[in-house]
Amino acid sequence: MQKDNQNFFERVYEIARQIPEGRVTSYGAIARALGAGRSARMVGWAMNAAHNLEDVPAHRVVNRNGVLTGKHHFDGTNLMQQLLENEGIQVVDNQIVDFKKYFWEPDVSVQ
DNA sequence: AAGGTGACCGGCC
DNA sequence: TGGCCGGCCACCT
Repeated sequence: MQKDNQNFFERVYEIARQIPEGRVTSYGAIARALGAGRSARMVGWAMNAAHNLEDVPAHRVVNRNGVLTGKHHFDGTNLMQQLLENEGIQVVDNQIVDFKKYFWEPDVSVQ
């Protein structure tokens, strides 16, 4: 039995790694996949630690509005946008174009 | 040990 | 139409 707290981060990373290339998801979606539902904030916190890991594409995780809320946390100012554009996702004014089209829902069955 | 914070979300006024 | 508030739970000082 590992500690749940560490398991929580692990799960966030696990789902984040499951994000396909050229797709994006929201903190709330991940939170729901974890069963937390309204603890989307924790996902953000996990992402804060996740940004230190290369295995976790935090740049593919945005808020419900499809806005790059955490772009400021990246190494550069527009690094997050650059990464998304590199994936083929159009980003205008820190907002993803056709967000719902690129939106990818975490597969709860794959936990 | 306790308090404050936070890359959010949803509802309400 | 926009802004404000509460809720949620774990991490940090």
